[in-house]
Amino acid sequence: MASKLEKHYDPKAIEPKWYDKWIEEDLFHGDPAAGGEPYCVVIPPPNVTGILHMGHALNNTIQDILVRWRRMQGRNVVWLPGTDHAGIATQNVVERALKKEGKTREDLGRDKFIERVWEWREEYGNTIINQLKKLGSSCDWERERFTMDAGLSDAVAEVFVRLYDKGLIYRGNYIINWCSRCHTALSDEESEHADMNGKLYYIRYPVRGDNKRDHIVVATTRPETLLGDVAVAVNPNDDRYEGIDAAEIILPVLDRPLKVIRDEFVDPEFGTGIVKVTPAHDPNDFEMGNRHGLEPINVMNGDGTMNEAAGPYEGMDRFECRKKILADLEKAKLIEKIEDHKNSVGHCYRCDTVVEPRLSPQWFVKMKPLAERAVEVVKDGSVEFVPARWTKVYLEWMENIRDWCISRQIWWGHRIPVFYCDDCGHEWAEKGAPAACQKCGADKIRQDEDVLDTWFSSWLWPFSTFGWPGSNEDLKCYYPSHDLVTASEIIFFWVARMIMAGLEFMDDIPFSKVYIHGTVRDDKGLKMSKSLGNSIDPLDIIKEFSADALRFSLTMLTATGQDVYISSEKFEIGRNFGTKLWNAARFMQMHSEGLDVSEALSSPVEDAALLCADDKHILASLSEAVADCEENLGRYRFNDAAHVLYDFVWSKFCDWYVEYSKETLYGDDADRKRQVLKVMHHVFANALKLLHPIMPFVTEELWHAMGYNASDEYIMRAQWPKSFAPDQMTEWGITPEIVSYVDSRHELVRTGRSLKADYSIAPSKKVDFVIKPADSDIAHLLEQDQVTLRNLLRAEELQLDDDYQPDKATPSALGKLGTIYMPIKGIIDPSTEIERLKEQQAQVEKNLGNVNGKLQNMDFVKKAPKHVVAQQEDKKAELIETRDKLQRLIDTLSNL
RNA sequence: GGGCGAUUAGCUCAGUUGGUUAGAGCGCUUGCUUGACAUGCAAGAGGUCACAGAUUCGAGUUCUGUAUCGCCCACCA
Repeated sequence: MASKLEKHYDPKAIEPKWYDKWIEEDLFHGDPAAGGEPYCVVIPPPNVTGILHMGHALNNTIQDILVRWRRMQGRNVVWLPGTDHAGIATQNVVERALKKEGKTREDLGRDKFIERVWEWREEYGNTIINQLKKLGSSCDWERERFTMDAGLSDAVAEVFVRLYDKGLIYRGNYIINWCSRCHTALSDEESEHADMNGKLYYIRYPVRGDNKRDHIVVATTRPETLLGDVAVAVNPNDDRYEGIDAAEIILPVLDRPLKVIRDEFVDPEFGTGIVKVTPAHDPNDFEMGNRHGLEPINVMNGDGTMNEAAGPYEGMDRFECRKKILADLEKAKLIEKIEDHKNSVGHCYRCDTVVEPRLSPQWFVKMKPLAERAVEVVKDGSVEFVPARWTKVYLEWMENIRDWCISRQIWWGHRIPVFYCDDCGHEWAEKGAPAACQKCGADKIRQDEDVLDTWFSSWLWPFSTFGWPGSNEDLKCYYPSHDLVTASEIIFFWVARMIMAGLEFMDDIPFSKVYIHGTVRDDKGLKMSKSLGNSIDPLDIIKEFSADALRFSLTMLTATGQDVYISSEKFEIGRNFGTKLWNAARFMQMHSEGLDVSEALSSPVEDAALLCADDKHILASLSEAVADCEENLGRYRFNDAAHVLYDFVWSKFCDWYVEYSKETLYGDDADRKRQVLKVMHHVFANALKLLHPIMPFVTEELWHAMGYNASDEYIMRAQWPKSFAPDQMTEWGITPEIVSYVDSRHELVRTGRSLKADYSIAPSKKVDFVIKPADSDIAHLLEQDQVTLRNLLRAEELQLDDDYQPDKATPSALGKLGTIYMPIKGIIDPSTEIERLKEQQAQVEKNLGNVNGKLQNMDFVKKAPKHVVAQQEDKKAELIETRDKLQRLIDTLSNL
């Protein structure tokens, strides 16, 4: 034994120790030169500003399970970690810090501000990385990347220039989503829609030159935008407004004349059938404006205040302006009515401010040409989503993809590599820092002020992190990667774009499988978030329980792709399981003095003749658990894998085999003792291996404490178990018959125990049992196992008797192996007993009725497979036997 | 408005290609200081598988519809 286990399992001491050791021994690092089939996972880079939440914990646990499993299978593994510079989020954090000093970023100026952000990153940027380490993530830290690294920035510029030169990046004046707090444009994906209880205001616009009406009514949810109205629109087929086309509409408050246009977009059914047209502040109106040659009027500043075009409202905040304008309209009696109105309003995904549609010059990527191949590779199965239902979501988005707004009016990020010559007006994209105009050679050039969307660097992650655009061994070996593990929220933001970028720049898919796991929610079903205050901090769980407990519980609770509901007591499953493992190990240590465990690792069998039925049974169970675990991992059914292992270790190994082993281990047959210990260690060592991907720390600790490190120094580099070969099983005499016999014997023991419990006899109280075997073969087997049975049943005497005649009040129960009797010699009151038996009998009668019904159904008998019919017949025979026995017992008792 | 998911024990959830008696954890009841473990052991109670139809010899599982809850997408002011 390597070291004696403490009675108390203390994960806090164990977990950091092994993590450091693994790092020290360089066990997480992958090297192309090492050979072997590559297996690569790239981490979804968390924001540098991030702190670990349950979503990360789940995401990284799953990745670590895959990665540790593949490593043990001998694959050449790299799990590439890193962080995202998170443009807006990080800039916000640093600006908030500045605010405390009473400064703004403008006070510092661009260069100084960026310097400050870098300083911030140096100081706090590693928080989440360190937290990932606490979780046990076996990332290849030597390859850690940051999306603003020199290398990645180079890749970003390279990609921009290539797309620009190809005509796939363009600049244009369009309506984009504008966050007036972050002061920047957002992509469509960054504007999160939320249903709001708003109002629909019906406003009267005076009409001149129309003898049919003196005003019209338009409906709007954003009255302040009327200041930017340039027209009103009516559906071409709406004849209610005949004669209006030539009329002059007067914009209230500003008294500006408005045109009347006819446009298909207008839905005559909605509101009054007349729409105000505000091209600078609404995407539909913008389109309509373009169709009808209307000049947009922008009435807002970037910070959400009204500009000089807003006339008397200049300088007001947009919401303040709304109030004021409503009051003014009210005064002028221009409000016809106000209705409650539900609509969905975009919010900034970083600060939750209401997004303002705004007309402004921005950079865009043409997505359609990129999307084509990305659709194909998913359709032809080269890239596969797990669960498959996400395929549809992906394709739906891809087939309706819109251009991507990539420019941001912030400072923290990759500056757009476009240059303008003030002399000749030339515009070009170029990597690096040119000193003069590419065309005319003048040195009066300037770079575009904007930076790129954060996701413009993320979409290159699977190859930029391996040194692209350069070519090297790493890139050759580890691209494409294999599994991408992420949440559904970023399929559009990230997954889809990575597929497009991979195909465009590497001419190959970035990964072959996309595993989409669920969202972590609290026990009320709300998404866990800091702002809601409902989050359970994974680090608190690690402190209270352990990282292993956290990982195991999360794995156990996460059915494929389903959302996970968490409350802190759920982590007790993992904690208790860890303790169970620990104590099983301690038990084995107590009995393994002087044993060479490394022998047990290579083979569980010393002498096949020494193997008893239970030894064979547990070996067969191990073999089955190995196969099941492997299959479930391969199908991304992590909860099933965890479940298989939990059941194997707890029920099969601890509850049955360890209990069974006591008769040998506390006995004095040295040969048997050695054999049983060999089986135990073999089974336990393999169970530890199977559990290692899920619970890396405690398995490594026990691996060493048990001395298994004599064969493989670290469990994390040990060879993944294989099921026993059929020949091997035959050689050891492990047959389906033996396995099923032991299963039935467990049933018999349970039955015997429940007899005791039924009569409120303490489990530890020794009573006599008599077993009447079903046939002579079974009698023979039971005879060999008499001692075992006596121990497991805690029986005083255990008699096997072919034609036992139960005395008056002997309770009995039927099992596959025969009938078990517990002579109780008058302890029981016959009348209560009769009543109980009659209830049982009624149940049996009912079941018998069901079975008979089935068997009398000729359709069933003819069409169902033979084995199914046979099962029903067996069942019937069994029931009849039970019924008769119950009757006999009742008769005996009645005769008392 | 479109799409997706969920509905199974008191609670939280599994349940694969239809096939013996629908499972687990927690909670509950009863009994246990049984020489690894009370973070434990043993035995138990508890289910009209949301509802209505259809297919089938047979449906928790397949199909259609309904209801409720949740999520995602969407430019009706």
